[in-house]
Amino acid sequence: MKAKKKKENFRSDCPISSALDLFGDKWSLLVIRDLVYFGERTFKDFSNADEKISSARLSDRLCKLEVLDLIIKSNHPTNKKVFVYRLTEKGMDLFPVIAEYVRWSNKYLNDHINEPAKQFSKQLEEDREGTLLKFMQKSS
Amino acid sequence: MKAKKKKENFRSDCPISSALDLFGDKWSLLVIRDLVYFGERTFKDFSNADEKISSARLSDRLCKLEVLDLIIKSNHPTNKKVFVYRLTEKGMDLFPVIAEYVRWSNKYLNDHINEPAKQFSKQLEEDREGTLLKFMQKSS
DNA sequence: TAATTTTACTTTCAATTCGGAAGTAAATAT
DNA sequence: ATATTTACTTCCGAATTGAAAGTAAAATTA
Repeated sequence: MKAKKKKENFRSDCPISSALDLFGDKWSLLVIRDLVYFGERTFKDFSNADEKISSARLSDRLCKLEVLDLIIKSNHPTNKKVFVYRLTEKGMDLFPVIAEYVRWSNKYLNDHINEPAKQFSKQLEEDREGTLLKFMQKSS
Repeated sequence: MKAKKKKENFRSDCPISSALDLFGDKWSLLVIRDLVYFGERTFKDFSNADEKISSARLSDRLCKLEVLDLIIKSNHPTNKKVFVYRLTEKGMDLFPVIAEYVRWSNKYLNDHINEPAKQFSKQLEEDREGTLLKFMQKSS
């Protein structure tokens, strides 16, 4: 269930540290990533991602992100057991952050990252604004 | 001392998760932030930041970031006891990531963040490319 | 020059967080 | 009617963190 929102204790009034206080763990941005890419995901879909998050961890990340209003949880249209997660606008607005991680990794971890990511990074280099807009409109 | 670089075990070939594997903790980007802002910092300078990192944690973050070649450590010109940390180009290239965190927080945590950050965010909104360039050239 | 302070750490340890495995319960498929 | 799937929850040992205290060398002060 969606837990009560207990007050966040920010370390400072710095926007960077505050953002990290909210979703600066190793999993939150990967959930956002999947939702940017696929538009909607179920618990199982997230579980199947390459990074293999444990179900306990996925469960509490999804709760936190929902409490933060970065994602919303709704019922599956036909299957009552399944829930569908999507991005809110607030969550979608993290896409530029993600895009910059991609560019950095494309430059410095190039021989390690997958081909589609390289392609996406190339698009970003050629037309950052356009590429971002294209993705962000697709899901609104 | 600068530890041996033990092989990084990336969770996947995704550029986002890989970047998070390298510096996706709650402190690394704050060290980078201080260096973007001030150009150079000593151990004590970092310790004095608002977030109050413990010295044990600061010590191992600095080591990791140095091993990753995101920062370099050099002697203080006059004081043998003090070391000066600076960004490498690789580290400076994280500035766009940081800038996007600032924009996001300025939009969604506006009443919590400090005034200079708001000003910086405003500059970014008006001229992202120019603002980034101005900062990134300042320290090369 | 001797004593004090400063700086850059290291050490220790309790508390929090994490990963992995196993379990549960309801809904769906067979 | 039974088996399977899905979305979790529960446990627990291991890893990471934060806070406090300690250390050693260099610089400053008396």
